[in-house]
Amino acid sequence: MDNNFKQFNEAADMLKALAHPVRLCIVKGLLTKGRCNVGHMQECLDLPQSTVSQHLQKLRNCGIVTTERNGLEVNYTIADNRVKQLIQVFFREV
Amino acid sequence: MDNNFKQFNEAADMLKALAHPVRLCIVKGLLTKGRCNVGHMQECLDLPQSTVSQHLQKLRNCGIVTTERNGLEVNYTIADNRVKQLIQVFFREV
DNA sequence: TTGTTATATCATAATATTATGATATATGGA
DNA sequence: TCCATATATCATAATATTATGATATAACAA
Repeated sequence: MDNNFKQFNEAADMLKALAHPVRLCIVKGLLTKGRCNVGHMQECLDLPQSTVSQHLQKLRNCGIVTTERNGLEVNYTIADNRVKQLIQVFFREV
Repeated sequence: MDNNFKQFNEAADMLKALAHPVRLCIVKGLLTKGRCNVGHMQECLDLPQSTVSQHLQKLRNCGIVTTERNGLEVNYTIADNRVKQLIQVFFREV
């Protein structure tokens, strides 16, 4: 295990970031729609703004999503193509 | 989100069960070797017996692995074929 | 500059996960 | 039956995750 320890840790970090129903919903939405701003996600999820923002922070921190600012809004998109492969295991339509 | 809430939760539960380096190592080993008993895993991982056993419990609880007793030993195998698809995203050789 | 909107970060309480020694259970042999 | 071995479960301390109100920041318009 020592040898591949780093690889196992990196994979676990990505799985951990995806292993929450709210974050899965966000990620699946981004795969389906291509991009989304925070306010729209917040509306869909019906959660406090800080809750959504902190979930997005986790997705950003491990490189799952990336952002692009457009005036006041920030748009999120999927940044790692492994994500699609993972989500497809559960949701074929993605 | 309400509509697919159950689906998101189920997927998150499986991802959560895999989202730990020790459990990933166990699961990858099982995919590669087909089956393994607890004592051998314990040796490979160099962890206390109860630690290994509790990780195995998590994998059992969400249906990722199944067991078959052979005398004193218990052999584990992968029981859900989505697991292979997920692990392959990180480890091509599986 | 002041106000407004969208988003991010901070602080923190509640909850879940992790690790591990101690104990329990199951199997088979003497 | 008694003992040894393999595995599972319990108890619990340490750590991490989650949720959310409060506060901060960034962009833009008046």
